[in-house]
Amino acid sequence: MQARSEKASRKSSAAGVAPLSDCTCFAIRAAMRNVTQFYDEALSSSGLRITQYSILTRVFERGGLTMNELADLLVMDRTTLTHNLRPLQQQGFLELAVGDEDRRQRRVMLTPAGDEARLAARELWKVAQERFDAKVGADHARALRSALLAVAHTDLGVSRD
Amino acid sequence: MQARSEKASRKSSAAGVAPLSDCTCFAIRAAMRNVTQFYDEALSSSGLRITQYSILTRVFERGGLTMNELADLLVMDRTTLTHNLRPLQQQGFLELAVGDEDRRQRRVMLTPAGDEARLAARELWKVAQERFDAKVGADHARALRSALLAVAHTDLGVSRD
DNA sequence: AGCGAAAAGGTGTATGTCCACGTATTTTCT
DNA sequence: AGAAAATACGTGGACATACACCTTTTCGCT
Repeated sequence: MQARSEKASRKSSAAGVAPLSDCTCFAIRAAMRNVTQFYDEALSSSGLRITQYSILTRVFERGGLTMNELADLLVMDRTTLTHNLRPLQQQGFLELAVGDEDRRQRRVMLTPAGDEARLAARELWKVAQERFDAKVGADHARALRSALLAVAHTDLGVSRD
Repeated sequence: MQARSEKASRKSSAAGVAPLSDCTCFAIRAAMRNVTQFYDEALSSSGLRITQYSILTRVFERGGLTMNELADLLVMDRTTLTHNLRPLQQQGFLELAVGDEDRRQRRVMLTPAGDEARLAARELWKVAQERFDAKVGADHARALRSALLAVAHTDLGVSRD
């Protein structure tokens, strides 16, 4: 029994109906799924997922940051970061140190083993990135990346903590 | 102890180093997190998440599809769809029917209760969408959506099943 | 008819994501 | 100093995502 509270006989893209393809959030999530699968598959032999590679790379670029600072840089919920750090800590890729001046803080440090994993994954990442650029066009990819980073840092009025 | 296998004293955006901000996958995931939080918060009083709203809307637009067909339309892994349907089934918003000709198939049907939930959420979705468009500019939002849908449907060589 | 390949779908596990809530520590105010 | 507020962070639960593996059913071929 298919419910029909709107006239489904006419195309749903008609004025006022708003098909799913109009939803920016659906579009970004669908694209995310496709792109993440591609990058994760490219990185698979390294044992790192793209999220983990992102975290290790950020910590390499800016080591010794607190959880809050790192989460902000990653545009990631603080508690999400806590969960995501667990497997990386268990593998010995990252370590947490209590802050010197403020003992509430946890400073995230990259270990030598973590840096090795990052370097190995970086080679695989490069291949994926180049292949993606070739698929969609390098210029378009750069423009898209720029637009996405802008959206990522746009304050949409989400109450964060 | 901060590992340093590259000269971190010079800017990591220098040639050959590839900072995290160059990663298209990180950019799309970061933007996804920000945008999803915004839409989910807007939909929260409806009891639906944006993923659930997307599924209900797709089933409304194209009812009676099989799992494979629906997963393809949603650019979602088949097994992810299976998991995502569970809470919607338990709430009585969707029903699965064994296929008439092929008993392996499951046809996904929207229930009247599911359509009610969809309609209620749609009003909240509209507000979020309009507010997003106002934030980033309607033209830019439309172009971004279009580009993201194209990326979502680009064959990047991911082996699906 | 019967057998092996292919297709449709579910389950289990691990990670990713975020909210509500709780704990420990620091800061602020009186 | 001491209480209250603010801050930094963790935990538990629910949904989101995808891979490896499994079962059921259908198809293709002899």
